[in-house]
Amino acid sequence: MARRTKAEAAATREALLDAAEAVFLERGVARTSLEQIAREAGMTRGAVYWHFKNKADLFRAMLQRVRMPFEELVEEIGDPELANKPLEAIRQACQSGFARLEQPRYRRVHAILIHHCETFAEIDPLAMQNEMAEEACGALLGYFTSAARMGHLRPDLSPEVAARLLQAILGGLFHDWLRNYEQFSLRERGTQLIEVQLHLLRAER
Amino acid sequence: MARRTKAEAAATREALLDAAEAVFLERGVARTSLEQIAREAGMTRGAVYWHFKNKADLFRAMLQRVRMPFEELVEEIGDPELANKPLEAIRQACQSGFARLEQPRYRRVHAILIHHCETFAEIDPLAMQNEMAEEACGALLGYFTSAARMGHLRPDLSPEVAARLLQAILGGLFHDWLRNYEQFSLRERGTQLIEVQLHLLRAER
DNA sequence: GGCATGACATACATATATGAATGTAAACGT
DNA sequence: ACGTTTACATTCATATATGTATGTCATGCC
Repeated sequence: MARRTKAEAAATREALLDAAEAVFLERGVARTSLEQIAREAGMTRGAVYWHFKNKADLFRAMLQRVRMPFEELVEEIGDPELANKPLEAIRQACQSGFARLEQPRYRRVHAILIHHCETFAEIDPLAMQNEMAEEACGALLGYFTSAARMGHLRPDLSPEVAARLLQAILGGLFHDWLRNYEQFSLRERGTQLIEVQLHLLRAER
Repeated sequence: MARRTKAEAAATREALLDAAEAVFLERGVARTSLEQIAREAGMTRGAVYWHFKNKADLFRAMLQRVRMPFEELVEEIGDPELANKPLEAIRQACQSGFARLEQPRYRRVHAILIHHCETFAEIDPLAMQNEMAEEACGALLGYFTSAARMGHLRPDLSPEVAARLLQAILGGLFHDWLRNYEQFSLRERGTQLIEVQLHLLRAER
């Protein structure tokens, strides 16, 4: 049809990204054409190519709506007491992460990135997953190291092993939940598992 | 060229499956054409369509070379003493699993299934992953239940939570390792993590 | 109020994969 | 020894996605 106002154009851009999320999640990234995305949004491919350079560019824009660095989760809590309670900091950061991932947009995009997207164009989802894993493991290692210094960690455990264990648990839990999020509540099961594991890792006094 | 003997034909079939493994792993399933697979094996698409109905059929055949039911791992060990040492049974089963996954063929195919393959045709890798996860979790739950009955499990832990924790650890570890298997040895890190975790879960006496 | 530009829709040209059809020479049964 | 079938290679027809080029009309600015 005809030209839209600036606000309307921004809205169609968002609509295209919403549509991409929906179709990518349903059919996988590789099998969805830009036309399918456009039609889902009530547009044509012309709109897609106007707002985005190509599929990879659209994909990146979709990801950028849900950036979630791990440290940010802890800063968000902002409790100054947490500096000397590293295990509690971990617990609360995980809680925040669960809550955020349960928001539909975060859940959808992460499910796409992890389960519905192969490498294509210059997009490498495995490299992104590696980055996220490295970052998470590094942060956990930091907390467990100070926990060990403060004597909060079981003395027969190294911070490295504790961090790897917890990171593996988180990763496994995420993958399982993102595969079929209806089967259980991430917040409930995640909270339970993290609490138990932290209890097991804690020094008894 | 010309017709091959039965043995040669079987060999080309295997060569095609080998080629599929290599190219799928390198480029992802969606981006690889049957021609690329054929060329990698030194054949043409004619050979592929002779041995397999289509891409999905080829893919299934590739999977069938690495079937690995979880219970089988325990039976393979075949130690009758393990009936009354369920935690030890878990440990050894995990060990066997690690060793098997480190075989190149198992590693490649599982990496493809988990990280390099979206849903396509009638192939649903997520459903397969779900099956495997369910099976593993069920088996673990059985062992932990008998461990609890025998008093080998910490009394403040339910078998369900113990099983879920261990399954999450295994899942997270597999995903991490399959993403980049050069970075660490599955057998080494896996053995370490499982041993530590089982130690944490064990009842102290 | 005229005009350039923005925000798309439409049309086209190209590339690539698939599946089927056909060709072929050697192996195998008889 | 001969015809049939096997194990492919080659060719062709079709479908589908992509990127670009062009058309169109209203909006926003001067």
